Amino acid sequence: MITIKDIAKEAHVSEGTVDRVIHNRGGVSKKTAAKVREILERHNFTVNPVASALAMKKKHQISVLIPEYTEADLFWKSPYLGVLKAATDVKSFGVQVHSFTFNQSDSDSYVKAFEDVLKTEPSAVIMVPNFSEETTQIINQLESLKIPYLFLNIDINGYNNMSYVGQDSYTAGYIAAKLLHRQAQETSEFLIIQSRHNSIKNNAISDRVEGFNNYFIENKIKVQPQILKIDDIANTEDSREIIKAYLDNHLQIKVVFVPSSRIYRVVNCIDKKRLKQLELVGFDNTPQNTACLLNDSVSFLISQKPFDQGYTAVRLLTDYLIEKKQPAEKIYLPIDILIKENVQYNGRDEYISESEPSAQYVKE
Amino acid sequence: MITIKDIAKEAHVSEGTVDRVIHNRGGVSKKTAAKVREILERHNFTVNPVASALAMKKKHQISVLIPEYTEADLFWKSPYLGVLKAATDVKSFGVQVHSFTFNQSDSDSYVKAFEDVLKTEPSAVIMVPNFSEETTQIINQLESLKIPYLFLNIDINGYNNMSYVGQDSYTAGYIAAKLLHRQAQETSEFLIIQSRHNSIKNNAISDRVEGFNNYFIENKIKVQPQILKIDDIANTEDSREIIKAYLDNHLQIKVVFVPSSRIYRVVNCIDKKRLKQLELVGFDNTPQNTACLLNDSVSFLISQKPFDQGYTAVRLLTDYLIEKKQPAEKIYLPIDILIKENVQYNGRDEYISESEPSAQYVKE
DNA sequence: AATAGTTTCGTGTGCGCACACACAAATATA
DNA sequence: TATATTTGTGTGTGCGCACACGAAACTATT
Repeated sequence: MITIKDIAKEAHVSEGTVDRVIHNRGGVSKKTAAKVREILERHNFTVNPVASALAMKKKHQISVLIPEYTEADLFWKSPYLGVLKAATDVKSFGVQVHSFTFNQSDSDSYVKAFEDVLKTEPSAVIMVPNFSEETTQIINQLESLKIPYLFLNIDINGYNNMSYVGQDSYTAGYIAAKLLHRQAQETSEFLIIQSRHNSIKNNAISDRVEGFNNYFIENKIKVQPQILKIDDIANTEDSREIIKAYLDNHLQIKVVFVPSSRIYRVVNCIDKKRLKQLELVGFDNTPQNTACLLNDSVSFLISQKPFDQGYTAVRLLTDYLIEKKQPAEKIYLPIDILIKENVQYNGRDEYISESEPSAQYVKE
Repeated sequence: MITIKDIAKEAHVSEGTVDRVIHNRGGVSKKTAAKVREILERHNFTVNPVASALAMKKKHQISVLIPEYTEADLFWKSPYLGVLKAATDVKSFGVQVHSFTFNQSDSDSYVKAFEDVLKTEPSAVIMVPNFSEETTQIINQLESLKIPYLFLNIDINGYNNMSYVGQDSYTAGYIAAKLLHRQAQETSEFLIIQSRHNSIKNNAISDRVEGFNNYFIENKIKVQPQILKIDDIANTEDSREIIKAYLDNHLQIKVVFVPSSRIYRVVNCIDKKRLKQLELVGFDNTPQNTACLLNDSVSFLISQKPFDQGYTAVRLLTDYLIEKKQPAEKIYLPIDILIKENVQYNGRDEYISESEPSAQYVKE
């Protein structure tokens, strides 16, 4: 392994000079800089990140702005755990990670959490954008402070975010349609159940629905999916009534698509008897949703690898901060198709306890 | 971040003593050892792997024994690239990785490659077991030299391998059956096409077939999959004849399962016209197989994440060598269900050029 | 009690790099 | 020409740890 010392010797300069060239610190004459650069390139030199991390005086700070999770909606726990795991992995590289959470139905908490983010004086920020107006404000601040920022899970356009880490939601919805269509009878009708609960415009969900609908259009299939919007899916009694009434009036509906992570709530609203005659597809392997797969009430789940999203985002920014590696503009994680049989091998890492985030992929 | 120096200060001993306790180097009185250990545990101390790697005098050597790949059978390129990627990632931790390949139909090359492995004086070995007799010999040598070894991709029993990294092949086959059955007509018959080409007993393939068959038995489905064994699937003309004859004689066969990565060869042996009436499922997203997905000749591929297998194995052993982390006995990677629409997001990292193994998950 | 042998422990050095500081050379200013 | 100012370059220190060396403290032997 070639070191700075080796380069210095070959160029007949001191290690300090080589260091200046490598980091463009300036104060080196053009002639010697060129000479050193030539030797660096010829040997394909890269700094030893281990030694670099150890010697680095200035510690880096990555701050994360992410929705909070609750027992009823565990989805956001996964990205959080991914961030946490990455944080322990990069700690010894001199990178600190701090997370701040907000309530997705309270824009004030969003702004407040962001203020806390700023207090950490971050070198870079990972954020899940919510509330368009507030987001614009937040990003204006980040840009004037020249803090690079990365969007996680939700992709929005018109900003100079350094990258996006998440899923191609359109294709995910398209795949859901394909899986359902292939299993359905000729005469089946399709229903999309959407929750109006969180009034925030969520691009991911609308993109999924668009992909879902476009599957039938593109493939010239004479199916017109119907949409049932429910105000508060968390209210089981009301929702049960609404869904029952709808299904009673549309007996040809054999297929239900829930473009959010709340499919377990929909399942809770449908009689067991009727469930057996339906094919359901939803998103995300939260514990509740996974349970629905295992008891055969849901046919497929599409996972967006939320744990990996958090993990990848932190690692990406770390590489950027330490090695100046520019990440790709869009980083689309795999679209996982989960069924009863393979769910156990997927995301074993996602819902482990926070105290031992290292035990992944392990089968008991 | 707490350091050895901090511990030493608190225990009123020198850093050297703490170091001895941490690494069980001996030469510490029971009393002081206990005192230091108590403080270590109370602070939940772990060595800084970065500093540790930098200071480590003795470099570790991981050697890999893996089948070679050819243009016609690119499968083994993926684990190789995974190993390669991991190698660059762990290089600065003082871990060297060397790969040695062998021809899967030539047991001599297996033994010879292993001799080369031994010459590197490895601290640990990753191997894909082949040829039962020779494997026993090899493992005897490893055990007498007390070199820990890990099985990759192919799981065999009766050895003291430190771990297995790969897929649950039985379940993978079971899933293949389920996917096919759900799409098939009531009257369809199922055909398994197996290649006898490589005469070596491959547990993975027989496990897949077992899982495939058991799906129908467990679920009491009156389907008896038929098996067609082909001597040399690489011989397209002969195979074409054989398959055509078989399908002509069994017109109810609508579903074909190929429990290996050679499904593209089977596709090449079937008329386009007939292909449209068949549902095919195979394994592994090699470029040729992926092409079959994209042109609709294959419905599903099941991926065993070969790149990740190689990568994971190296990282696992690195953690063991550096931090003494004992890996789990079996590490089952996810069983990926791939279709035309999601294959592009899967394993983008697998078939990239060897020169830039860092560009993963990237969408152009 | 003196010596040799053994156990227990502290000190020093270097891994490869980042960065502060000192100092020399080149140039500008008086 | 002498002095101030600006480049350009070398040296030294420490990040946290692994490990060699040697010095105490202690035990065994005569």
